Parts: sequence; C-alpha cells; structure tokens
Amino acid sequence: MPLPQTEIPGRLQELCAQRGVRMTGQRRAILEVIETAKKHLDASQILRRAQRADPTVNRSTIYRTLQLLKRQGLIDELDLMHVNGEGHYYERRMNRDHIHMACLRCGKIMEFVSDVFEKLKRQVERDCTFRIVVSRLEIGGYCASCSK
Amino acid sequence: MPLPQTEIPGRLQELCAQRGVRMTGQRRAILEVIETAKKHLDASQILRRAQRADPTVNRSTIYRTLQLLKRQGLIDELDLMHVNGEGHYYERRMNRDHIHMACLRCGKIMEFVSDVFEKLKRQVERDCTFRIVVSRLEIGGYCASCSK
DNA sequence: ATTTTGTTGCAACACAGTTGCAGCTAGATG
DNA sequence: CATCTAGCTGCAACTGTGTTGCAACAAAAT
Repeated sequence: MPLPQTEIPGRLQELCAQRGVRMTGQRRAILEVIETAKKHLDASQILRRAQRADPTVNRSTIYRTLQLLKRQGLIDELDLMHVNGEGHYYERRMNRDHIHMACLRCGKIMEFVSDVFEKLKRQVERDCTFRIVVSRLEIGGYCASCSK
Repeated sequence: MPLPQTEIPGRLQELCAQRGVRMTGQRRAILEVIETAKKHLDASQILRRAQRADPTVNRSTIYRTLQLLKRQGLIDELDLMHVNGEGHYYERRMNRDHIHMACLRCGKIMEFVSDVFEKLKRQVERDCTFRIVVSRLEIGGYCASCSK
C-alpha cells in the first residue's frame, strides 16, 4: 500500500516567494504549522497551533491565508467524509495526488497512491475535454480491523 | 462521454418503505423534490421547493431527512468543489457511481461514468483491505469552452 | 380504538467562514 | 537608509449552515 512521499521543509515558503506572495510573520507561522503537521488539520486547529509561534495571529488571517494557498494550488481542501466533524481539513499538496479513505467506525484516515487514479484523470481530460486543476477522491467505509 | 442513467419515479419512496422508514407528508414532499431535480440542490433549495408542495415543512426536517437518506445510502452528498457556494449538494444515488467535474470559470457541473473508476475502487478494496461504503470523486478545472 | 414509537415545528443555539474598515508593515523605489 | 504604497492584519460584527431540546403530534402496530 504505497504512501505519498514527504516534502522538503521550508518548501512552502520558498514556493510563495517564487510566486511573489508577500511574506509576513503570521503567514510564516501558518505555513510552518501546515508543513510540519503529522495529521490533517482544520482551520481552528491551525489557528491554535499558529498562535503558539505568534499569539497575535487572528482567525480571519487563517481563513484568508488558507484561501490564498488554495488559489495558489499549494494546499488541498478535504472533507474526510466528515467522520471527525463538519468543516474542512487541509494538507500540503504533494507531487502525486492521493486518495483519502476514512473509516466510518473508528475514524482512521488512510492515504493511497495509485496509477489507476492517474490513468482515470488522464481519461477524464481526454474523453471530456476538461483541463484538471484540482481533484479530490474521498472514500468512506470500513478499515481492515473494523470490518471484522 | 457516458452519462449516468436516470431512475424510475417513486423509487425513492418505495425503497424507504422496504427499509421500514416511516412515511410522512413532509418526507414525501422532500423525496419528490430530490427525485425530480434536474440539477444538484442544496438544503435551502430543497426546503424552498418542498414548501411548494407542503408549506409547513420546516428547515430542521430538511436536515433531519437528508441525514436519514444519507445513512440509508439513498442519496449522496457533494461539495461540487464549492464553485457555487459553501454547503452541500445532494443527489439521488444511482446504480453506478459517477465523477463530478466543476468548471472553475463558468461553474458548470458535468458528470462522467467510467470503468476505470470502478477498477480503481476495486483496487482500493483489494490493496488496502478496505470495505467501501461511499465514494466521492470531484474534479475542479476548466471545461472545453472555458479552456479556449 | 388505543398505544407505542418515531416525527415535526419551533426557537434557540453552535460553529464555520466572511467582510468593512482603520491601522500597520513588507518590500519596492529612489 | 528613508520614504512610499500596495497589500496584509486584527477587530468586531455579521451571514449562513447545520444541530438540538422539547412539547405536540401522527404513523402504524396492536
């Protein structure tokens, strides 16, 4: 079961600089949180963590920055099938897209990289004449331990 | 570009009866709206339309009924990439899953049925030992006319 | 006809996400 | 290095989505 590769630290800031995105203390704190997160975080979790580095960071800045990063294609927005609450979760965009599986019983989130997924996207682009910018495949069901 | 097949009218009510779901006037109104919808509707649109058949239908009943239908696997919940607002959209679950494509420029929603998608789901079930209950593939990008 | 069980409207609530604005700051300019 | 300006920020107030406790009510089992 292939896992998505991890990324170089500081990369997100570097990519922002390349695109002429103005860098501020608050944004640095937010990028740091997103980059070092070991699980998917929602806006309020990102806020709490970013405030540890910079207590002045405000809730609206979180939302504005998340919008910016989404527009820049640097992060992806997820629902994770709402197994752990409404609202959205965010993650650093990786080199390769991956599928998210959410266990409806234990709430565990799993990730999966697949060539078939890449093939499917190419098929959509070809057969539907559609230029893909962002894609999101979420699956809800039961993980190995909860299926028993 | 294959399209998802349409369904028999009244089917939703029939399926509810089969599962022992109690039928009320309000639920009939809501099921009717979902079944005859020609585009994806959100909760407030479903409310407004259901109230045309039964003006007493309340907002909470909409949300409670949508939850019920979701739990029963009779409808699917979509984000449609939030191209037309936050919140969720709903549609009758079809025999075959389909992919949703949302144009980030004109907001058009397209649907696509693919064997490769079915293959991908089987691969996930096999390789990850995951029993799929619900899946949702949404793609954002540019449609043929907006790509030009 | 009666009883049971689940559904409903209502009003109040919780929470996610947005916005207008005045003040501030990154980084461009000379 | 001082100045300037576009763009960012905190704040507070707001919008909209979805939830909940409760008393009244209605479906369907008896």
